[in-house]
Amino acid sequence: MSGPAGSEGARRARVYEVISMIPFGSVATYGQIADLAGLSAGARFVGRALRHSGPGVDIPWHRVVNARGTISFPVGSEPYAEQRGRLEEEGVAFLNGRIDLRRYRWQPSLDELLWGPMA
DNA sequence: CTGATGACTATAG
DNA sequence: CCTATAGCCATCA
Repeated sequence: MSGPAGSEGARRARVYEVISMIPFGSVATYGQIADLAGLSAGARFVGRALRHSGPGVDIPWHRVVNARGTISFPVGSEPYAEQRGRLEEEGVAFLNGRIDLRRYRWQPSLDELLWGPMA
């Protein structure tokens, strides 16, 4: 194999697939996505996959934040403002630039993971 | 090939 | 709250 869990492209596709399942108004962490996608210690890989994605990849990238519940872009940067704006539009609250993960973290059920949102 | 980098994270002090 | 350290691993100079 070219990697611990499939080719680079296959793993990236799995990451996008999981991210597309994050429901409106919820967030997930990089590490959480890596786990759900079956990657080992691949939080960094998730970030790379996201950086590699562009307008062509239609996924809710803004619903992915770091383990501290903050946005991983420099405060004041353009990407930071966009991600934060999108989240606030979905009703996600920021306190001191931080999201309360206990409240907004996506907690998928087994059914949800196996069957997807199922419309 | 080597070393630095980064949309990361956990742990320790 | 902070900084430091160590894992992580594809990518880049």
